[in-house]
Parts: sequence; structure tokens; C-alpha cells
Amino acid sequence: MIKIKLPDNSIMEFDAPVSGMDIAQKISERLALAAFAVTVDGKLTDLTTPITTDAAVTIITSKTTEGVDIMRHTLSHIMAQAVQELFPGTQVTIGPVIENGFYYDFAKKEPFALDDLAKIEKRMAEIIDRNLPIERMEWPREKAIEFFKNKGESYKVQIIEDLPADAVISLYRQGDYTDLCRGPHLPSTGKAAKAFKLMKVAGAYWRGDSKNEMLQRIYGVAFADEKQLKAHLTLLEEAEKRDHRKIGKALDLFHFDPTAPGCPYFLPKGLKLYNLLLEFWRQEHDKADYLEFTGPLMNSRVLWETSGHWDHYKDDMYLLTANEMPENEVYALKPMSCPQTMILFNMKTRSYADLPIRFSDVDMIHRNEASGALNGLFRVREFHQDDAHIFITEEQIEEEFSRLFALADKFYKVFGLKYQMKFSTRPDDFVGDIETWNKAEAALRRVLDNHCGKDNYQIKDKDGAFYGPKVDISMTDALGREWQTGTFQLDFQLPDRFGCKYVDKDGNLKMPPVIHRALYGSLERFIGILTEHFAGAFPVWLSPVQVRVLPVSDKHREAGAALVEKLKAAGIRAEMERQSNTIGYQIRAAHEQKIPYAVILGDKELESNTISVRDRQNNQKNGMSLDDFIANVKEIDSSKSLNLWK
RNA sequence: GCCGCUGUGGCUCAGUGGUAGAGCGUUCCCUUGGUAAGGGAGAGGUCGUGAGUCCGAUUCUCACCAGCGGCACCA
Repeated sequence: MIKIKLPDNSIMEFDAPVSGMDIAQKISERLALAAFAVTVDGKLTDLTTPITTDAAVTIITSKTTEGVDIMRHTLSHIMAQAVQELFPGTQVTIGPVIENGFYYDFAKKEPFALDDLAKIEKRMAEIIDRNLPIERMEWPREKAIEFFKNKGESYKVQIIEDLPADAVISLYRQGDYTDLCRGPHLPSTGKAAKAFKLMKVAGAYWRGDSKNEMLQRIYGVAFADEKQLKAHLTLLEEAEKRDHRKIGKALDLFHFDPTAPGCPYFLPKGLKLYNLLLEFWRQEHDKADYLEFTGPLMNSRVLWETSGHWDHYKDDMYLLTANEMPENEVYALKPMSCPQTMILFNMKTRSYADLPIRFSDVDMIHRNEASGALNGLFRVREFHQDDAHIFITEEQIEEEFSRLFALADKFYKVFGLKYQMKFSTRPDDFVGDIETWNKAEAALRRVLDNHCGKDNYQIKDKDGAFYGPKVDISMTDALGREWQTGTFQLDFQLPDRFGCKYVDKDGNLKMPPVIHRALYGSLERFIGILTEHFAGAFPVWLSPVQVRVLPVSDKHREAGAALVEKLKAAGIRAEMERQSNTIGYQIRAAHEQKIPYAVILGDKELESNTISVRDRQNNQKNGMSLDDFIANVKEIDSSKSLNLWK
């Protein structure tokens, strides 16, 4: 007798081993139709696998993420089958599930053409229509190797050969297609929804190692139904419209020139935004007792040898030579400011009573990023970090981190960004003694528990830097996309390399740990993120132009110019266009430039001594007094409100 | 860096083995217009760079540069 416990706690009894399918069928025919797989005592299993002992069973359908992921996985097999049918001789490698879909890596001599994707999609639909049963098999290792060798699937052979000796070798067969796979899968190809779309072909290294050959990867997205697929595709379209590279061009914010790949030009409007962000940053950091400095853009190799960059980071640094410079005197553009800050600290004898010392800098730094890594403002070769290095005593770790978290809160709230903390713990290749690590990690955990609440932050095990644990901040933008921005890293190494010391209470010299930290991350990247987050419609305090005056006709231009002057005198960024145009045209142009307020000036306004304001959300306010308008803009500006009106 | 794709006036893009076209923008003229494009005329391009094939290359081939999508990288 086998007792099956269902999610509603009811018990079903069977005389002989049953499959998930049998159970689903007994519950209802509809459930059987919708069933994708089961969990048996929490473990995902195929619908057809016999259950031989008492167990708690849940039927998995497309309503759950597990269910959709199983379908995605099956679709990757269906795609592989379609590819092998259409392009005989193509070898298959791996095809996992990813967020929103799946991919499969193929080894094929000729590159896939773009219109091949449509052909493959069509064939996949046919395979779904064939409704092939999907059968799980477990084979001895030798048999599996032999099987794939005969098929000429050398990658599969490699995978099996690298599996541990005691691994169960399972295969799934659908029609003529058999793949090595852990499963589980749908019981038949016909259960897969046709709500999928193949998105792109891309290169990918075999086993993710750049020393290996390139395979061709086909990406697909897949959902439980058409509606969700459509919603996803709409989201992608929306994201494309918000692309900061497009908006940056349309709004004249920044520019990239082929003579300086990865090095942005900030155009006047973009620079305004940049300066406003930095101004806010400086105000807050002054309040928080940071000491800003600026250091040289380049240092001789001596510095980089001390810091360890010469050995570990040289390939990513720009080296500088000059006439008659001896070879051992090479200079390098700084890829970060940490070593310079160490020098600052060492300029004087420091006392325990001086700590914490918070040195900040926003200098330009250079990193020779791989050409293929460059991506608008998101990945550049020349940028500014809102960096700071805080020298503390070990006892101050907890307190200082909690100050940092408070500062971070203030910053991200201003932009209406949600964020999440991620705690990275000691990696295997750590340096320093384990006791210090343990103390530091415990301290960080306490702060995180306090600040975020227990379990309210993600833990990335063994993902810390080799020199200390770290807390990263990732934020979610208006479209729900995640970006890594801020980072707080504890470092016991660099102060050691530079021999940083302070005089402790007892008169002994001690080494201060250092916190490396950034809130924006890089100003460039952050501006890219903000551009996409706001789709170019920046909050009033960040808008390069806050008000555009629109004269109804040329005879109102003089009054318009006077109005611009008044607004400027009040500290508002205002402008009027040089060209005459119809009022309709001007409204459209102001709207397209995402200017928060358009002020319309014509006979009506001049006669009544008022203004008419149309904001970028198309709200219209007529008969407003100029003073009221100025007061509103000033208040919205100084409060850094995300709204346009009080 | 690797795989694939792309590169045509300021912008977005069409097109062709016989040295190029549209819309927007820009300039000038007319219009002085009241809430998402008023009308007309003109200027503007050695078709990314270099080499090759060809009688002839923007078009085909190769190399390089840059961009895009991924991969790898990202203290």
C-alpha cells in the first residue's frame, strides 16, 4: 500500500507504484491535461516516473515557475531536435533554462543565418504538433558514451566522461532525438505551449572558457501562454526605447567618437546633469564628514608595484612613456584611486582618535576594457567613481557600515530606486588570518540584519574579494531590471602593503582596515541607468533645462526673453528657442525634449499678467501667476521631488 | 579579445556593378499662427578607412577601424 499525501493534506492510497500522471488523472481529467511534472517529497520528477514509497506529491503545471521552467527546458530539446533535422551534422552541447526562456549551444561549421531562426521556429511547432512522447532512460556510462560516439556527438561524450563515477546517466528521448539530460521534462512534446520565440544567435565558448572554441548559441524566450509572451516582448520594446544611447543622442546628453572608444564626451546638457549629481553628492558627503581630495591622473610604476596592480592588473592599465624616459620609470594612468589614498593616509602620523578618516575622490580613472565589453555609458574605459576610502579601527567596522547604509538609503530614495543589499563572504583564495575575517563577517552580518532585517538581503557565498568581505547594492529600475551600483568593501590587504599604521591608545602601532565604497558606482554608469530609469524625463532638480518659454507669435518674443531672464534670475534653468514656430510645433518639440515645464506666452497672458504652463505630462495650468510658478519650481527643485507640482 | 551582424548627408533609414535618394533637422522666403508637425524653395554625401577584382566599385573580395547582439572579462 502506497500513501500519497497531496498539498491539501488529503491522502490517496494505491496498491501498486503509481506515476504522477496516475495521481493527476485520479484528481481530475483537467489536471492530468495541465500536468507538466510532479514534486515527490519536494523533488521535481517526471510525470511518468513510478512512485514506489509513501510520499508527499504536488502536481506541477504551467501555473508555477517550476512548471514553466520545465517547459522551457523541453523547448530547448525541441529546438535542438529541430536544428538537427534541418541542419544534419550539427552537434549539440548543452541547453539550459534561463530567465524568461532557454538557449542551446550548437557546434556547426556554417554560421546560422538570421532567417534560419524562423525556419527553426516553424520546425519546432511541427515537433510540438507531432506530440512525441518523451521518455526517460537511465543507461550505464559505457552504453551512453558508445551511443553518442556513434552519433558523432563528441561534446556529449566529453560531458559524460567528466561526470563523477557514481553519477546516474539519464537520457531523454523524443522521437528520433535523444539527449543527455538530468530532466525532468514534459511527458510529451505536445504539452509545450507555442508561446515561444527565438530571439538571437550569438557566440559562446564551449564550457564558458575563452580558451575553448566558440559555439553558436540560439536564445529563445518562452512562456506559459501567448499573453505573457506578448507582455515580455512589449517590455523588451519599451526597454529599447529607453536605451540611454538613443536618449543620450536625442537629448544631446553625451557622445562617443570613434577616436576615443569607450570614452564619453559629456555634452553641455549631459554635463549639467553630471554636475548636478555630483553637487548633491558633495553636499551629502560634506555633511557625513568626508574629506574630498584629488590626486594625479598618473603615477610611476613604483606606486603600482607597491599596490600590487603591476603584477595583477597591468594588462588593464594604460602605460605612458615619454621621450628619454628610462624603461623602469614607466608611468600609468590610474585605474583606481586606492593606492593614492594610502599615500595620503601615510603623510602624517595618525592617532586612534583621528579615526575614522574618510578620504573621498571623484577623479577620472582609466581601465583598458576589452573592446567587446564596451557598452554605452554602462561600460567605459574612462570614467569617474564616487570613491571613498575610510580608515577605521577594527572596532569601528560595524558603526561605519551602518553609517554607510544610512547614506545609501538617502541616495537611492532620492531617485525612487528600489535596491537590495548583497553580502559576499570569504572566498577560498582569501588572504589574511581567518579570525579577522570571522570577526569582520560577523560584524557585517549584524549591521545587515539590523538595517535590512534578517534574511532581507542576499548572501553570495564565497564571492567576497580576496582582501575582505563586501556588500554590493543592486537596484531595480522602472522596468524591473537589476543593476549593480554601489559597493562597500572591507580591506585588510592594501593598508598592509602600504604599511599604514595608527598609534593606538596603548601607544602601539596598529594597522587600520580600510573600507572602499561607492554609492553611484561610476557617475557614467549611474547616468546611463538614470537615463533609462526615467526614459530621459529626469526629475526637475536634474533636468538640464527646466523651463522652456514658448511665445505664441513673434510679437511675444520680447516678453518671452524677459521671462527667461526672470526665471534665470530666480535660479531656474530656462530657455527660449531661437526659431519662430507655431505654438503647436513648439509644444511638441518641448515635449519631445522631455522638458518639465513649457510656459506659453501670448496676448491672453500678457493682458492678464499671467502665464499658461503645460508640463511634460500634458497637464495644463492657465492663468497662473509667475510668482506662484517660480515658487513651485523652486520648491520641487530644492526638495528633489519626483513630481512636477507641489 | 572571440563568434555573428552592421556602417549611405546633422538624425532615422531606403537603394544600386555605370560616382546616390526619402523624411526629420538646417538655411532662405511667405505665413504671425493659441495647445503634439502652416506652406514653398535651397544647401548639404569622395556611400567608415585602405587595398584588390573589374573597362568601371558605394555595391563584389580581403584587411583594418568603429558600433550593435552575445560570450569571455569586470579588485
